[in-house]
Order: sequence, then structure tokens, then C-alpha cells
Amino acid sequence: MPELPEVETIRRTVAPVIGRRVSRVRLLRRDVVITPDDPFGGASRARGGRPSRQRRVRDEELLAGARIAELRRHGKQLAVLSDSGRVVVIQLGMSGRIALHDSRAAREAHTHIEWLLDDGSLLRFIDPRRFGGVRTLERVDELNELWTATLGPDALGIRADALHRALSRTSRPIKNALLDQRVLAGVGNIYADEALFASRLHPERLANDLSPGEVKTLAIAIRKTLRLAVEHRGSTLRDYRDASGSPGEFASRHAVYGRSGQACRSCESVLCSARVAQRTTVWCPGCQPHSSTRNTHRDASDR
DNA sequence: CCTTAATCCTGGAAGC
DNA sequence: TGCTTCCAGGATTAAG
Repeated sequence: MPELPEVETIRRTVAPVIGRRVSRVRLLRRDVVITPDDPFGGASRARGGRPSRQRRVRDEELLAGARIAELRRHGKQLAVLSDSGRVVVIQLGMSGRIALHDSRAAREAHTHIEWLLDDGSLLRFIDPRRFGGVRTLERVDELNELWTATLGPDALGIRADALHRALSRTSRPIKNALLDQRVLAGVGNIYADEALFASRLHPERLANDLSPGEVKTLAIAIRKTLRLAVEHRGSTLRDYRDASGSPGEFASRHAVYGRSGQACRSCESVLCSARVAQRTTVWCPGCQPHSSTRNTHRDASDR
């Protein structure tokens, strides 16, 4: 669920763990650990993979005994680097959360991993739907390999030329391309719709059909939308919370996401919605015309 | 290449 | 009130 702004907000609010030593780890659900045998985690479990056959996970792999040195984010993934060289990469999926408690707070449902730190604080990975998971790496260079092999450039700093390079290679609708983490890392359903609105681009325009000027506008809109969302500590729709338990404030500023059937704040047209890239997609028919031919597609049935 | 459907799982909201 | 159905911020694979 969390997209880049939410993960970045979590990274910032979890920063007090830097410099702390992990005195104890509790793995309450072994199958949230994504192993090389099960490289795709939740999705491969979806094919009927057997969690019971997961190999044993040693506490050291989850940083037991190590000192936390750095928190790094790329796209929607958060990496916890330790002075032992070991790394834990956290992917939150749809419903994943990180909680940092300063005392021994009660364990809530769906807590899968707990790290007890040497100052008495408690870091928890909580994920009701379990679409998320963690990977354990032995060395930092494996992190660089993982991220360069599976993720495109980070969306928060995306430049027009890099975006143009990535988009020119695919003829999918722009919305599909933006959701593909190998094209651009960090954008999900909310911020894809928001950035497309800010760029005045129809979500079904083809990625490799955008002019250089349109791509430049889009790159600027992505950076600006994400930066603004980070400033507002992310969007909370239902259960997103940062590591200290606070909701994000950005949802009230959404221009299109979640506003199907309501008036566009810019031109007062009624916002449209339809399935694009298998996701509910909202746009303004006035501000985001589908330049080619006429408007073929519309589905203003909201609610 | 690209699209669609299906899958993992829980819980909140809406419908009847 | 209670039961059922739909929907959700993600990511992946198989099949067409």
C-alpha cells in the first residue's frame, strides 16, 4: 500500500534506530522472509508455494547482535544496513507497516517480526495481508545488485532524460508504465493518477508516444507531487501510519485520486474513472484530453 | 512485447 | 442487526 512518500516518511520516523544494537530478534512468521528459494515472496506463495518448507532463518540474518548503521530507501523498498555488512530489505506491500515503540507496547495483531534494541525500543514489522516481506542480504553490494536489477530510477529524483529513456522503450499506456517498478521506482496507484493530472496527460496515452516536452512536464510533476506528499507525511486512506503511529496529511489534497464523480478543482468537469492497468484510475476529462482522435472511453459511473 | 486473470490475505464499507 | 459482496495503497506468474 505505501508508495514512495509513505516509505520515505517511515524512513525518517524510524531514524532513531540508527546507532542502536539489535539485542534480540523475534521472527513470529517465518514465511514473511523472502528466501532465494522463494525469490518473489508473496507472489510466489500465491502460486501455491509451501511456506512450511521455508528454510530456517538465523537471527543473525535478521541483524541480531549487529549495530544499525543506515536506513536507505529506493522506490518503495526500505533497507536497514548494519555494521556487520548484513542488510534487511523491507517491502511493505499493500498493508505493511513499521512501528517504532519507545517502550514495551502491546503487540498488535499481524506483527511478524520484532527487533528489540539496546535502548529498550522495539521495532516491529506488521502486515495483515502479508503481501509484503523482508529479504536478508549478507553484504551491501547485494543490495546494489538487487536494486539495479529489479528497480528503475528512484522517482523522487527522476530527471526528464532518464524518464524519456525508460518510456521510449515501451508502448503501454503511460499509467501502466508508471506503475512498473522496473521503469520507475516508487510510484503507485495514487501518485500515478496525481502526477498524470498535474501533467494534464490522459492515463491511456501511450508511453512512447509522448513528446519530449510532455515527458519533461511529467518528470517535473512526479518530483513535485512526491516531494509535496513527503512534506505532508504521506497519504493516509485507511491504515497507513508512520513509524511513530501518525497518519499522513496528504490525502485531503488529492486532486483526482478517490474523487471520481466529483468536480475537478481546476475546470469543474466531473472526474471520470475506469480500470487502467487493472487499477481504478481517475482523471479529468477536461484537463487531461486523450489527444489522439476522440474520447473513446468514458465511464462516469462513480460511487 | 503487451494484456488479462488469478493469486497471496485481511478487514472495512456498502448492499440487501 | 447480520450476512454477503465488493473493494483496497502491490507484485508476480501463466496463459493468450
